[in-house]
Amino acid sequence: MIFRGRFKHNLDAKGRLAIPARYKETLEKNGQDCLVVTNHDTGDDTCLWAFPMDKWLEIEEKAARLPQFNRAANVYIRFFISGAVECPLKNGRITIPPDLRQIAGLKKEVVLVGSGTKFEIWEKGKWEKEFERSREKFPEASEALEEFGI
Amino acid sequence: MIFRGRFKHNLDAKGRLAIPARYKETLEKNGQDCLVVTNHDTGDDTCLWAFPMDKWLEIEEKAARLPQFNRAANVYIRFFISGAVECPLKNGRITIPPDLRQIAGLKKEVVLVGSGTKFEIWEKGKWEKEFERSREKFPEASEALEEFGI
DNA sequence: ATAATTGTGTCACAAAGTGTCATGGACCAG
DNA sequence: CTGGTCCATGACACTTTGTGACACAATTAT
Repeated sequence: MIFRGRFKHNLDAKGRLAIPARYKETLEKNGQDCLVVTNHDTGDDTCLWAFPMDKWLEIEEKAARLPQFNRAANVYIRFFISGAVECPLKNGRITIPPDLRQIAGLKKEVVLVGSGTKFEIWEKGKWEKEFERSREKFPEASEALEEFGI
Repeated sequence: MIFRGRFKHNLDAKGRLAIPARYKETLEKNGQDCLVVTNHDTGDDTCLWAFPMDKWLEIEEKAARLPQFNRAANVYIRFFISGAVECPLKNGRITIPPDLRQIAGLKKEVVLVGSGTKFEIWEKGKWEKEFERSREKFPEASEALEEFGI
């Protein structure tokens, strides 16, 4: 189950987000009708990550097995895992809760960025900057991935 | 499966691109009826890369095996992998989505450049400049390939 | 209880994407 | 040079999809 491509959409007045037809297709094929959305930080900026429910459950299971008093684990859980909200698809849209909207700075214009089994949700302006940063870092980064056979 | 030669085509009003007959032949021979298009940056300018679906899946599989929170991996994924869009061939054409058109600066006149298992899509003006740059760098670059047996 | 605020379901419109066809130009063979 | 074929491209009709609007339900405050 793969999400591909980038799409520019608008939040409506109530903070609802239309899911691109191509993503919906991917979800339907896999019998998923619920996304899990949480916050993510790239080091430069904050966006949201959206997973189909089944993928998210795998992440949660792994998190549950982390050592109880490991500091890194607790940071990870507090920031990433605890942000997760179920967002059921209704009429092809999901509602992004206010606190996630605020954390990611979402206003109206939003970019959805497919990346494998999940997709990212960016405020348009932030995405443009992040894209530029990625473009610049790309040559170096892709070389650094040699060890993974890329 | 090899794409050869350069072709100058026009996008139509809806952003559709006719695939050269020779490329179509190559695709048909290999039972491919879907291209995957994404953005690429040469360091000097941006163009698009188009892969037959089967080749793209190989790239995607490798990307899927990258660690979820590795920064270089995320740069690679955000810039290169996330741009990828399935473009099924319909009546010998593909539709290039708006955001890719914008990133590569495609207006109407476009050049398709065969390069092995993929081909590049350039805005005509950008291609002409890139071609000049390549011409200039060619003597030196080709010498540097000695280690690869060229 | 009533009002105010927030969230949800439904509909309809505009814009974007897609299928089909016709034309005209390029190319090739005789 | 001529006739025929193939192919890129423009045009048009039709479908899909994102988005705004509105009405209703749920929740909270007054």
